[in-house]
Amino acid sequence: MERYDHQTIEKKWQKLWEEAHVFVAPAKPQGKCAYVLDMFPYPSAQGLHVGHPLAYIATDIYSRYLRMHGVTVLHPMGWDAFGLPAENFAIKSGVHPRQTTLKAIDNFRKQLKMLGFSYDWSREVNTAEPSYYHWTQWLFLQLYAKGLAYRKEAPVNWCPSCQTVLANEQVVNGECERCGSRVEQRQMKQWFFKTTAYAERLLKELEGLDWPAPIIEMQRNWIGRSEGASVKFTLTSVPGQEDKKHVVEVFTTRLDTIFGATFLVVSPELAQKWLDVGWQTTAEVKTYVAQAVKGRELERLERAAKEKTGVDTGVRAINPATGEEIPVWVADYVLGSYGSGAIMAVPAHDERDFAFAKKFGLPVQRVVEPKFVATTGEGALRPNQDVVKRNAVCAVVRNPKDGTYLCVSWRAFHMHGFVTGGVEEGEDIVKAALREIHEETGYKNIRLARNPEFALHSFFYHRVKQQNRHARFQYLFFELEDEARDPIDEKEDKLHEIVWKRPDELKDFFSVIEGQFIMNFLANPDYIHTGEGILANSGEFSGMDSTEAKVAIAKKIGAELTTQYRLRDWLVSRQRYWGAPIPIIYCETCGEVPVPEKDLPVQLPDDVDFRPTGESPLARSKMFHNVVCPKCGASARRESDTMDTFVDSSWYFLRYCDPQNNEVAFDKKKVAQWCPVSLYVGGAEHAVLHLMYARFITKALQDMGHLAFSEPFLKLRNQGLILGEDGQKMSKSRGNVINPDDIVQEYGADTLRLYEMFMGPLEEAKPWNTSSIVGMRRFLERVWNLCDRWKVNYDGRSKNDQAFYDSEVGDGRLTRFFHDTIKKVTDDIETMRYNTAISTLMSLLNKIQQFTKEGTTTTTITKRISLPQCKNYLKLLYPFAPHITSELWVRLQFDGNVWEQSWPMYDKEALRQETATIAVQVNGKLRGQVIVPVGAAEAEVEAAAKAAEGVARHLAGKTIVRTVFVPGKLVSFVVE
RNA sequence: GCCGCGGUGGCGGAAUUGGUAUACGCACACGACUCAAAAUCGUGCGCCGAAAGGCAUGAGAGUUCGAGUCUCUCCCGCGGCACCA
Repeated sequence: MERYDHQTIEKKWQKLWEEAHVFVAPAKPQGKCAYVLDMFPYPSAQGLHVGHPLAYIATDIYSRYLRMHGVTVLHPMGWDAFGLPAENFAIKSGVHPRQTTLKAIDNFRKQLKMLGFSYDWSREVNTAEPSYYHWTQWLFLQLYAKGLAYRKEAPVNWCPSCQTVLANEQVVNGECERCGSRVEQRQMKQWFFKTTAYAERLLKELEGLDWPAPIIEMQRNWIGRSEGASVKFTLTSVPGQEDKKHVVEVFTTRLDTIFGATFLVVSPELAQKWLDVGWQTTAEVKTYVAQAVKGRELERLERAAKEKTGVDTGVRAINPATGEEIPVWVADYVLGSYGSGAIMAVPAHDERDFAFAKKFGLPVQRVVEPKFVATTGEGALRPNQDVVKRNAVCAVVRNPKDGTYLCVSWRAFHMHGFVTGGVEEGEDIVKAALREIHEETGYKNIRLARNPEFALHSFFYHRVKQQNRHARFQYLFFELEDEARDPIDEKEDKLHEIVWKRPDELKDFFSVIEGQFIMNFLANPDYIHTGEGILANSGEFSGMDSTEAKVAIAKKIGAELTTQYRLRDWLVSRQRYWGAPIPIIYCETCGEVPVPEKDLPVQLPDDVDFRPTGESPLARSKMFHNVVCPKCGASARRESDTMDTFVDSSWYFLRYCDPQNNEVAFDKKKVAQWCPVSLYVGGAEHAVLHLMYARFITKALQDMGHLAFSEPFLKLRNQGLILGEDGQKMSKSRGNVINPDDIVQEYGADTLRLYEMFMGPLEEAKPWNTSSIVGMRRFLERVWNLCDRWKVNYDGRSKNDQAFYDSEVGDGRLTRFFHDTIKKVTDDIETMRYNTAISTLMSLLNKIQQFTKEGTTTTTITKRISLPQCKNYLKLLYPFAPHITSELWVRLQFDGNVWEQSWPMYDKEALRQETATIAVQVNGKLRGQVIVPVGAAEAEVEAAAKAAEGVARHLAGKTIVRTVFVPGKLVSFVVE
């Protein structure tokens, strides 16, 4: 047989697969079906780099694997063809985006075909074709009819360089996701999709998905559900509005802190609304509001120092919990777009409010005391026992001479802390503290340094009193005046020891769970408790738990328990040319009129000057722009904006199920045959973009009766980035881009496929290393040569001998390795751990070569590897390297084609081993190994272990205290 | 700042449930073949040590007969969110 010529072989099989329609999914699939999908690419003019195919290889392996299990697989590919780069290129070069895009698609398609993917190319879609965007427009009309697409004036993100508005999801750190320009805020009338209507479902239905945890987390955060309460604050005397009664509504998640709400803050946006309806206020307020509303986004980003600004409006409000009058401020740290645009400020329990209060000298009222519950260790609360409540004091005594703190360490058990003691009802806590210090430590000359009027609650098991305690510790800070001490009572002395600790030693010293908290409190005089706890200074609610108090307070003051979401509606208008036109017509008399479905598609005109001016290029096409109203026939104008390209990609997976349908977007039955998608692989960058939009569209279509499911992608995996050889992200400007064409030319598609999968786990980022590729090529050549020798030897046998080898399982020692490999490769493909699947195949090949080397005569090769084993090896390798295995299959004159074979099964019996290697440890250190029969009794194994070389030496003269036996794994002796 | 993920030889990485750390591949060294080179095949390859043995999975502690794996603290890298009340 000649050498492995990848170029000829790969071309040959790719041609055959295409011409014989091997991977075309049937219109009416029978039996088990699967839909394996790649995120379709934007066909950029640069073509593919080696990072692109990573995900495609992964899905291709999976698709080919499934087909060998008799599963009918839909595995399509298409083009997300609308978008800015082509348009921007057009502006520079004058070449129409359609031309550039079609050229790029041809190049992409050629590159993908070169890698031997098993796509059903008959289902290829192109979102920029009228036959596709016809249905994108139909989708828009469906949403419009249900009130899920609407137009409103709102502050929007404007990219000055791309000359278009952007969705929230496309603004990254205040910059345009595409071009990196600083995004401006503008007031514009734009089209939105009502994603917020599905906020709850988008959140809840994440639960059933087999998706990467980080993506689920990102979607959760993006939706940003908060449970809280809506509270109305009545305003007293609003200048210019004296005759009316006004209220400010605020949203809070911490209604339990309302007794500490010492001021209100309204956002500049809300203040502007007040001004718009006639609020009279000072010039200072007006200036602040005007400035804040104007440059908002920009200014906020530049304020890295996080210096809070704001102005007192002079307006006062009534705190509905305390009945007290509190000031109303306007400040830009409050967002106009979240909740009601106003907040109640609780500086004692919110860091932002605290910073603001500190700067402007506003009062701070503490109303929640931290709560600590010991749940582990000896001090853990004993369940099913009564909890006894006590008031207590904690004395923090500092020696100013060396900065150390007075601590006590209990002798009987592990408890370390400051001096503490009980306080009787009505007793002076300072006196109580001094008494405790004197009793427990003998120090007598101590002075009170600070009373922070701070308390915390500790729930623990009191080991001396032997009861559950709920202690409310009030904290007092003392300083030692001198070191004079009285003798300590003998009884006390037996209980605990006195130690002085430096601040840096305290953290490790404290055994009580509030230790860390106390440290923070000591270190930072501005430390505030932002967590929940037990209420204080809150009237009838004092002593109540935060959770309980939220409900009780809401009831008392008539606040409504509500839920807020961070998610905003999806802004879909784009003032650009290269996208699907929005199918709406504006008529003087009829207003906003949807284009009738029969008039779809609204064709994108070709004769447009697409240079951006901030006005949509389509508005400059008179033919396009001037139309008649479909309702009344009067002259009207067409909406000149196009849709965000994410609208195109939000439903493309449905179109693949029925790509040529001219009557409807997709046939519901055909979609039901394949959807939802069984496996979806793509980049994590779409976490809150495409993946959120597609989920929203699917749910909306389901509610309209077009679909029978609500989640589009059941299983999602993200491929990691392939970095350049320098460990940096691959990019043209860095000059570290590797072109797959060169690799395929030199080493072949099969080698590239193997290498990309072998590099490491699919999801992880990993650097490219061209010099490592040769390892994959060598592997394939060894497979090639092995088959070559096998064929020569097999053919050299007599017919009789051949029959014998055909049925023979081969060398007994190899049998088990084959079955091990089948199991491992099968499991690894199922979990997409292709890197270890490949290394297992390599190991088996090493084993085969090792065994065939034992005998030098040519007969041994056929003797060692039987015909079924040889076939199985090719089948296992096929999904990874389809070309070479297809070629070898026919060269070895096996029946049919390798892809028509069923996946090998492993035999559980064959996996069973007769002997096991047992590791022997002495005091946790490996000292030897013994080989014993599988299932050997403990006594037998132990005896063998004791006698093992190296073990005996370590046991000599020692007593075995304990023996740990793990069947089939190890024996561990503990000596002395 | 908060949330998530990660840190293992010279390099990419493996270790499925707490049980023989470094599988597989690259690179490197030596050997065979060769006039020679390439290719191929073979051997070696964490560190210290002559060996016995000791030390090694970012650092430090803890739990355990036994920790890459579990717990805590800290350091570093990557990704996301960032005044969301």
